[in-house]
Amino acid sequence: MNAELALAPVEKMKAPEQIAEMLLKHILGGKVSPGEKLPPERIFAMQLNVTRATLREALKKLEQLKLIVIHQGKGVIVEDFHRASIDLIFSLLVINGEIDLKILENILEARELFGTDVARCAARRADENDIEQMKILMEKLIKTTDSGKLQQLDFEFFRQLALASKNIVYILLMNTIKTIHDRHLNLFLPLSTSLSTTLQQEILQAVIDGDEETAAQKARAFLQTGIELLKYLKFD
Amino acid sequence: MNAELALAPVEKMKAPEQIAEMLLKHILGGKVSPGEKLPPERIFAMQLNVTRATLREALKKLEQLKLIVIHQGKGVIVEDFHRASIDLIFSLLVINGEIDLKILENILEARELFGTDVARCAARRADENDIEQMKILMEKLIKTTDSGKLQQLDFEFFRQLALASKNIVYILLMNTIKTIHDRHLNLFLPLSTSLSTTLQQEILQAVIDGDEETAAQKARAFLQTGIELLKYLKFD
DNA sequence: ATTGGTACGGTGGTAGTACCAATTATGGTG
DNA sequence: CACCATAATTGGTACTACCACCGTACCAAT
Repeated sequence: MNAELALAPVEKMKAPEQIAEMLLKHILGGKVSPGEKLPPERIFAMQLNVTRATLREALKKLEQLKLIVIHQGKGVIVEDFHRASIDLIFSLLVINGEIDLKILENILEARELFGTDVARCAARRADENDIEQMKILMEKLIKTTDSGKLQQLDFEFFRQLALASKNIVYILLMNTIKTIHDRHLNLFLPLSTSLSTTLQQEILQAVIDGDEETAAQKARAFLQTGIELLKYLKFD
Repeated sequence: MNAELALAPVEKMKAPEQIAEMLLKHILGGKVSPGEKLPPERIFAMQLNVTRATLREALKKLEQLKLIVIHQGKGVIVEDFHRASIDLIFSLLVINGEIDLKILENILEARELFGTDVARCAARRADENDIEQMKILMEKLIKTTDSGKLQQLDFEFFRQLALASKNIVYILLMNTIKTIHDRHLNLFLPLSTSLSTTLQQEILQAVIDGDEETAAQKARAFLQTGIELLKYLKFD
């Protein structure tokens, strides 16, 4: 019986995705400055050895990230990434396969702020169904030993917390954070494994009691352990 | 001398954009449920009377919003919008040209949380250049009387505050909030016009002094006025 | 000299068709 | 029934052609 090889998810990057990523690095690397224009689609497509349609799909992606603006008759103009969409954070976090610790620190700071208020709002607004769902997750959480699965459930718990907060902004932002976690599980694995579920249980209890401040405090405590972890990484 | 006609900026919606918007309403309206498949590209394109390439550009947009997933050989599957990107908030806020007050309330809640911490972090980390820029903006802010221009500057001030916070997540999230403001200036205009720049000045001073709590408090005070405004709207 | 029209070149926007590649469904074979 | 080869379905990409918009330069009228 082979141990399951945790191989690369093997998501073959389709052409538009590759192009988008390449362009992203190009722009974020400062090879082109805001205000400058990219080559005309026809020429650029030829250089990249793809069709215009393919190139355009890639450009559309960058356009939605607000990294470029495309104007008929004018061309493709590069924007300042400081004015881009929050979704750009994924690309900023990773440079040439390496995590940018400064960015990670920023993310964790924001996560702490959010997570804390999410818990507070959840304690304020959670209904029976929310609590029911969280209890179910807690059951599973306690019984689980597998590190990866545990982390997965752990996140689902916070996701349910966000749902209970009844604020769609928080819910959607939680997705962003989850995506970061999913892409860099390794960064957060040590955290999940080294912790018991005590804090989560306390959060849940606070939510049930409608005790906003306790919920917030416990959530902060949990989230701060991630920041502690970062400090260790810095000395590696 | 004619008064300047404030005509519509005349933004023509390109085909992919129209399609994306239409699909968005279709999905958010519950016409298709998560897990269901959209028609095959060829057929769908024919129905919409566009080329596959055009349709695909629209689909790519929804894919990046994480509203759908596209798999070769499988098809286009609709996802739960609760798992989508935060950028979906723009579409959620407006339903058939009408603002969803519940969503607006959510946004303002998140904005208050953020803005407060942004001010706090700015007070902690602002450098000479940040303060210099903010002072320049404040100069202009005081001298400006035009309502629209004032609102614009007002936002630039907060943008600079975000830059001073030195947290790229906050900076990018500020862009999201700014986009919301830009698209619905009317909602926030009454606010700008009815307020003096006193609070902003106090925020700036607190940042200069490095007084985190005062900065946070003043920022919260400013942002809460937006929430007050909302309450009035509800009774219209 | 100023204003407005016109033509041209560059560039994105869209259409049409054909073929490649991954997935799924089908149906035959043991 | 289980299994595997094959076909059908569906997205991925290529090539080509033409339309629409923008900017500029030049011309025409005032």
